[in-house]
This record gives sequence, structure tokens and C-alpha cells, in this order.
Amino acid sequence: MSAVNPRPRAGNRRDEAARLAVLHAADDLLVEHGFAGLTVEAIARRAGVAKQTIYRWWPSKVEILLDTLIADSEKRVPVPTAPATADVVLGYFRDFARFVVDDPAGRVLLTLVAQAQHDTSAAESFRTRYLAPRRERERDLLARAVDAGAISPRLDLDATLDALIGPVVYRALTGAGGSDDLVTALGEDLLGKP
Amino acid sequence: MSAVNPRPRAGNRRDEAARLAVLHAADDLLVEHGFAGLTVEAIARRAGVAKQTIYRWWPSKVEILLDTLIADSEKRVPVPTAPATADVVLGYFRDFARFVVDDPAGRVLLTLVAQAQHDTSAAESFRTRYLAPRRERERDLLARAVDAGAISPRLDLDATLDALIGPVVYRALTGAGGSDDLVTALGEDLLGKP
Amino acid sequence: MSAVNPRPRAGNRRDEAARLAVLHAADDLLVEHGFAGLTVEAIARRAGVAKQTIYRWWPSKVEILLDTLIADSEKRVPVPTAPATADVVLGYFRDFARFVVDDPAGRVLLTLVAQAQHDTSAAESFRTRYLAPRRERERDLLARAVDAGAISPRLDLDATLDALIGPVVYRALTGAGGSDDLVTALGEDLLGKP
Amino acid sequence: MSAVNPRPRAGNRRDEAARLAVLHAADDLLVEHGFAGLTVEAIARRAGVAKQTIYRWWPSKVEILLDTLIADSEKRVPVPTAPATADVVLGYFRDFARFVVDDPAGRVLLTLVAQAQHDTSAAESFRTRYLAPRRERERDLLARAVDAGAISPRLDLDATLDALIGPVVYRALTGAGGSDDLVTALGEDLLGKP
DNA sequence: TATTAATCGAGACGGTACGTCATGTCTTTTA
DNA sequence: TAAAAGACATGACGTACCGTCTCGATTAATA
Repeated sequence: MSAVNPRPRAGNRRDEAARLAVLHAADDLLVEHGFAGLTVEAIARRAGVAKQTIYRWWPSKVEILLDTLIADSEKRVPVPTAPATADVVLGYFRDFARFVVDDPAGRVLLTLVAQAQHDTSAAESFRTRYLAPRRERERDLLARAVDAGAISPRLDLDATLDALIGPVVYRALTGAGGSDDLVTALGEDLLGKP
Repeated sequence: MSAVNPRPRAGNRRDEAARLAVLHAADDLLVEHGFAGLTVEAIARRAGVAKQTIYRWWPSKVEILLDTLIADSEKRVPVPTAPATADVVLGYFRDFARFVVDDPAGRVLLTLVAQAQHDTSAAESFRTRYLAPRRERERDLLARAVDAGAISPRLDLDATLDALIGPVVYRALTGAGGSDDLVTALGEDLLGKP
Repeated sequence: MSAVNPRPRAGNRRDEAARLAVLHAADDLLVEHGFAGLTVEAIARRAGVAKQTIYRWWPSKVEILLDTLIADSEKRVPVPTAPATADVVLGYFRDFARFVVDDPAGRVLLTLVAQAQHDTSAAESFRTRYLAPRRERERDLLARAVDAGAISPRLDLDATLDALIGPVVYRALTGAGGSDDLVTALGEDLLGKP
Repeated sequence: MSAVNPRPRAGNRRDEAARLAVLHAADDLLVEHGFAGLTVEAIARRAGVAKQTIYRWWPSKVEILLDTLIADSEKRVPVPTAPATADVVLGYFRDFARFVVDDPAGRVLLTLVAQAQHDTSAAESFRTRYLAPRRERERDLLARAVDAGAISPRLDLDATLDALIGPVVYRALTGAGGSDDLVTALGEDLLGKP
């Protein structure tokens, strides 16, 4: 007979509840107390988890944030895989801008960009696990749009992406606000007409 | 002429030698050990200065870096005040890109952008003491160029600046390299022909 | 006759191989790394045994040491049961002194005396399982020797035992060396001539 | 004008209040929770002192206990320097026995004897700082008594001391009680009549 | 010409967090 | 049912910095 509650706690294998508790605690602490308040001890305290459990599964707190960022940005700003019309492309960059500027989860992205400046291995992880794979798919998105004749960028694909994303991120990093119009204007300018 | 002992330590007024020793120690430590190695204790040790002397004159180590950044960027990438031709304008942004990407002093700029994400008061200082005044002069530069008929930007002045500077900074932050061609292309595109 | 697989691991009854592996691992670790290196984790690692197996059979590592001490001191310094002549009695105390001072197994005795100071339940076990039973037999040894007219102690039996054993143990505990002559002199003095 | 109270708190030199707080906290914890409860963290907590302050001045908690033991045993069981009569000598050993058996401060002695078995450097410190100097003075006490014709020991001086102290310490270590009579009897026996 | 006041190097202090280790309990899987 | 394996919450370890403080010496401006 197996009870309704199948005994959630611990065992020989990784404890999923602990994993989620850590991710949520990290997210919450970042929102509530900023990066300075995001210590391993605080995460452990908040998650009701042992420090060792954190160190067992994550090499550093940056990796914790990366886990949440990857999950969240996949959910909220997926790179479109559908047929790449001009609207789809531009819509994606607008969504990305809103994610970075307005969404608390987007705050994690900025935090990791920042931490990457202070910490080489954070930079490495951030690039390998987040930036590079996403850039791959973004480049592919543009390429498909070009093939479909939906856009005709004036610069090469990577430069186009940096030119569209860079200003948005830079504004967010320097505390300047909404980038919606900026994205629209840049999009028109850089993606061209077919 | 001073005594045989060339160490005229202490006195009633601020010790300029101590001030410089702190600035240089901070700069050196940042280059050699990264931001993680830039602790007040390490600066004091390296500069041969008491911790209290640092805390007496700087509210935080971010202000020390700001002091060096302001001095260095004034020296290496001054915003042109001469007649604003298209070449002068474009040249400025190219110089800025090189400063950020290649110059160790430009590294300080990235470090402060980063630290501003982790620390509200760092963000405030960085904006007030560095970003805002410089932006003021950059906006003025563009305005003079427009007046002179040297350029005719397609976006408003602030958006133009973000669109030119953002991609460069974003590339530097994410570890991507040289932005020279990018600046040239963006300049042509965004500053237009008269 | 055993199976093709020479590792008849685990089963229904207590695994004697595991028991011995634990005892030997504990002994070895004590000799090689001292009491500080004698952790349950280290014993388990060394013995190739699961921690739980240790906790299942021994309430604490002190009991493991007690098991080895009891076995070893029974083997190397048995309390004589043969007719109790003066030589037998004195010989026993001399053997005991050598056990405590020279024999690695005697080291365990000192370790347990020490641990008993830090840990009440260790003290309890040590007294109940080791000290008391042995004292019983030592007292009996003396009594038989008195009855036989082989010795005539000047103090009561327990005081005589403490007066003979105490100095030897104290010297061993304080790092002072050989007690052979001391035992001889004390023996002559305290056990008297018939 | 120098006040009666010369500003007690902290500064550039060692803080005497902190030193005493640590010693008392260590003593109290040992009495209340045993050696197991005597952690550096607990001492710091109890003394209202930073852990670093403890590590700055004491290489280990054993040295803290040594400090208290040395002070306490100097106060309660000083080795007599007055003319060494038989009564003075015997009185000293009786006092020592009471110190070890009844006095909470004597408990520290037993704890250190114990810890010396587990920790080489504790053993070294204990011998150098406590045992050796005290033994020196005890030997001197006996020598003076012999010279004065007050006693005539049957063993050499060190053996006599071990034979008198050893049984008392051994009894205390093994939880056996009062040693008053034992000391008297041993004293009569070993110190002899002039 | 003293006195006063500020600065300096030095470093002790109460704290917080670090990353590691051992504790004893628990579960899972295999025999 | 025992055993190996190992995850888990707990809590101490010893170290590094934090920012505040007190000290004694040094020097310039004031009385």
C-alpha cells in the first residue's frame, strides 16, 4: 500500500525538494536584499538546508543563479523556433528588453553580467551555459528570417545581435529605463526592409 | 630640503603621498588580483597606509576606483570640445571603444558598471560622478555636430549615444573582443550623412 | 566452500569480516593518526564499511576501542590465576607497566583513560567493562598471595593496587618513560616480606 | 589630570577585559558542559568576544585552560617555599590531592592530562608550561626537607614524587574518590622517618 | 614659544561569511 | 535482515575582511 503522501524527505538520491528550496531561496534573497545579501549561509538558512548540501551540488552561488536564469528565461523569453517573420524577430527583441528591464528574473541576468566582471570562473560558466547557447539560437533565428526574405540586415549577424541587445542591456545596467522605443527604432534601422 | 630621513610622515594636513599610494595600490590590485583581491585591507597593506586613513577619506573602495577612473578617462578619452566634425565625433567613439576593450584603466569602468549592480550606493555615485557628467558632454558634442551640419542622427541624442556605446560595453562585458569595425558601421548608420 | 564470487557480502546475520575490519581500522588509525584521526568516517573509509554498519553495532567509537583493549590486554597481560607467589605478583605488575609504556595496544588504555575525562558515558563503559572486572581479579590475586603467605601488604588491597598502578599510569600519561625500576622498588616496599 | 578609571575599553594594546572574559567563559563552560561543550565558538559567544580575538592570543583552547590552571593552582596549591618540615611536605601533598579531587579548578588539571593523550602539541605545552616547572619546585621542596633532616625518602626524589602524586591522579581519573588516607599512608611509608 | 588640533601607521576589537569536516539519522538498492 | 552507498541537517573548525576604535608620534596653525 502506498500512501497518498509518498514520504517526500531524503534518501540515497538527490533530494528534489532541497534543490528547489535552494533555487527559490536564492531568487528571493536576490530580490529582497540584493546580491550583497545573497550569501551561501543566508540561502541555506532560508531554504532550511545545510550549507554542505549547497556545496555538494553547486560549485558556487553563481551556478545557482545560472540555474534559475536558464529556467526562467527559457520560460519567459524563449528564442522563437516558429517561422521567422519580421514581426516574430522584432517581437523577440522587444520581449527580451522587457525581460531585462521589468522582470525580476531579468535582474538575475544583469547580476550575472556583473558578477562575471569580478570572477573569471563565473564569466566562463555564464558564457558557456547561458550566453553562447542562446546566441546560437538567436543567430539561427536571424538566419532563417534572412532566408525567408523577411529581413535584410546591414551588418553581419553577430554584430546585428550586439547592436540590438547591447543598448538595452547597457541602459538597464546604468539604471536608465524603458527601451521599447529604442528597440523598435533600432530594429527598423538594423534589420532593414526585405 | 628635508631631513636625512626621507619619511616626513604625518602632520596636520592631508598627506598627498598617502592619497596617491592608495589610488595606485587599488589600481594595481585590480589588475593583478581582480576585484575579489581588492579589499580595503589589501589596499592598506600594499599602500603602506593605515586602514583608518582610507576610511577617513573614502566612504568605500568604489569611490577610490571612481577617483582613478575619472582621472584616467579624462586623460585618455576626453570628450572633444574642439569644433565637432564627423571625424571628431566618430573618432571619439572609436577611442572610447579602445579604452574599454584594451586599456587596463578601461577595465575599471567595467568593474564599476558591475559593482553598481550589486550595490545601490555604488550605482548612485557612479551615475552622479561619472556617467551623468560625461553624458552631458557627449550630448553636447553631438548637438554641436548637428548644428554644424556635420551629422544628422536618425534617433534622438540619448538614444544615439546608447546605441553607439551600449554594444561596445556589452561586448566588453561578455568577453567578446574588438569593436572597432562595429563602431564604424554603427556610426555610419546612426549618425547619417548631412 | 564459497561461491565463485569470493565476496559473500551481506546477508541475514552479522558480518564477522566487517566486525574485524572495523576493529583493525580503528587500531591502525589510532596508531597512525592519533585520536584526532580516529573518526567514524575514517574508520568506515578504511574498513571499507558503511557508517551505518558501525553505528548499528557500536554506540560510539569508544566502544570499538574498548573491544580491542579488552581482547588485547587479555592476550598480553592476563591477570595470573596460577598459584600466587611473590614473583608471580610482582611479575604481573612489571608486565602491566611494560604494556602501558611500550605496547601500542597499551596506548589504547591511555586513550580511554583520557577520553573518560571528556565523556561521561565513555567513563561509565570504561569502568564497567574494563577497569572493574580487572580490578576484581587483581584484588583476588593479591588476596590469594596473602593467604599463601607470599606477601603481606602494608595497605588495604585497593590502596595497594592504586599505589602500584597509579605511578606507572601517571608516568605514561605525562610522557615520562620506563617504570621498571619504579615498580620493583614500590613492590618491595608495599607488598612487604611475609 | 588622570582619572581614577583610566578608560578601560580597547585600543591599540591588548584588552584585559576580553582576556579575562575568555578565561572565565572557558572555565564556566568546562564546569557546565564538560570538555565536549568547550568549543572556541562557545567560548567566544559566552565571553562576548570575537573568535578572532581568541585565535589572536591563544594558539588553541588548551592554552586557555593552561592559563587558568596555572593561575588557579598557583593560588590554591602553591608549592611551599617556607622551611620544609615533615608536616609542610605532607600537607602539600594532601592539599594537592584535595585540589585534584574536590576543586573544580583541579578538574582542569585532569582535563589537560587527558587532552595531552589526544594531541601532541597539547602534551608539549602542558609539560613545558605546567608539569616541568612545578616538578622542579616539588623536587626542591623534598631536597630541602632532606637537607633539614625532616624526611629520608627510600626512593630517589622523582620516583618519590610520582609514587605520591600518581595514585592520587589515577584515582581521580578513574572516578575513584577521596585520597586523603591514601596520601597519609603513602607519605608515612615513602618519606620515612629521619 | 608653547599649545592645540588634525593626520598618520599600527593594530585590537566585535562581527559575518567563507568553504571544509565530522556527527548521527535516514533511504535506497543489492544480496 | 544486513550491508554498502551516500544524501541530509547540524554545527564547529580556523581564516579573511569588515568598519570602528584607541594609541602614541608627528606636524602645522594658533595663542
